[in-house]
Amino acid sequence: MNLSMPAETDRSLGEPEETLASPRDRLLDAATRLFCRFGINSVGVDAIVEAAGTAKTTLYNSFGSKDGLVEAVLEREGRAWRTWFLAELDGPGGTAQERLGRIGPALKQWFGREDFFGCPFINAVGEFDKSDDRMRARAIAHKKIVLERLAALCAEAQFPEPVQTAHALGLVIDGAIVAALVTRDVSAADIAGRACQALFSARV
Amino acid sequence: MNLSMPAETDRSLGEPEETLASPRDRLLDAATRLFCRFGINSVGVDAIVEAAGTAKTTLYNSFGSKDGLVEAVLEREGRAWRTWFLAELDGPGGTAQERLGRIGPALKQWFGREDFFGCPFINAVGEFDKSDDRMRARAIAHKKIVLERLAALCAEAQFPEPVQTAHALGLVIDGAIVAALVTRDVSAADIAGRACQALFSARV
DNA sequence: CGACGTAGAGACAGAACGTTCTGTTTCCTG
DNA sequence: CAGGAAACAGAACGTTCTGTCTCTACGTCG
Repeated sequence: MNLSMPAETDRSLGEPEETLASPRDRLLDAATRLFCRFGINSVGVDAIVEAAGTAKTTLYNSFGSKDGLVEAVLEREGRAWRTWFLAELDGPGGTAQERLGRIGPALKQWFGREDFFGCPFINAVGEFDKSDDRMRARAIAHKKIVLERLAALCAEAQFPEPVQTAHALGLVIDGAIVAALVTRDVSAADIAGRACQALFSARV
Repeated sequence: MNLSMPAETDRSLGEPEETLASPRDRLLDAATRLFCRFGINSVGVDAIVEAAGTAKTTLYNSFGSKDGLVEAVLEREGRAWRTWFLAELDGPGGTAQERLGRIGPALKQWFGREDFFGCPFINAVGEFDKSDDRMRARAIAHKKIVLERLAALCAEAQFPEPVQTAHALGLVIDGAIVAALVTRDVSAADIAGRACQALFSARV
């Protein structure tokens, strides 16, 4: 929910997931919604199966454990967000710098959604053991894909240090996500957009 | 532990807190260490009292509840971090822009610590109900103090839009904290330092 | 029709949770 | 020495947690 931008049949508030989708998908949808809003550790499997309208047996048959469900949720949600975000940059076409200039507007659109609750990967890393590498590895894999696309665009825009600039853009994006999560102020995206422009003109 | 930079009598690894400090302080120290590393919801009161070497009665007499302890930990840790961070900027003196230029080095020093586990406020907001305002309010209060000092420095440096620039710096700082937490790569601080310079020269 | 696989409903076990409780020990002060 | 507050120790409360189990219902396909 949090990240899957495309339409997503805004049923939202009806408690039991529509039984049109498969039980597995209903579990994924319900778990995504609850995890993102309340935090992974604050949501029990009973709440998930109730929201999904499935039996507990189905959850454990489909995902093996709560941790398996968490992994599946992050996997699917990460892919959905990356697809959406990169399409927002590239979709309308234009030069590489024009595409990079759409970072701010894309974030603004995301932050304005009712079901925006920050980046699930950042939140997940924060609420688990920081010395455990698994959650961190998932977050790194997610961000790596985005950073690589940003670096390619920076190179195409002929910035002198495309990788460095891409990392700086990543900092601004993550900072904006955190600021928007904490303050619920959509204008964090505007600040981020201006910061991106500053990075472009400074050609860091 | 996480945030309190000044010396802090590096006992660290001895399990039961030295009995030199008061039971209340031992509880605060132990809770801070455990919360920052494992996440608030992943740490039970039994683990806290065991690490603090106190009785459970003492915890509830001193803080009323686990939530009261959480609040006290964030309060103390936030103040300690702000004191340290702002002293890192202002301590050595120099012009306003020179002070702002110490953001990157200060972050680098922090990120390099063994007990760096990200910003407790960001982590806390991420792992609790995002529709609950209490935790967000605590984080906002913390960041407000830092942002106001940054804005004052930006004004002193005669940047045309000091408040906007301060917010942009805040984004970069938070982004660097998240990146360092996820990747365990101290160089996020270098990227942040360069991004700050870009903001200065672009005079956003 | 009968067999099989999927899924719902919910009881159940064992552990951990936050919290309260009853004691006992320690130590300061009058 | 007596008295009392503070802290320790740990049992016990009810709830919630993850995960397993049994039983029933409903499809499809041979």
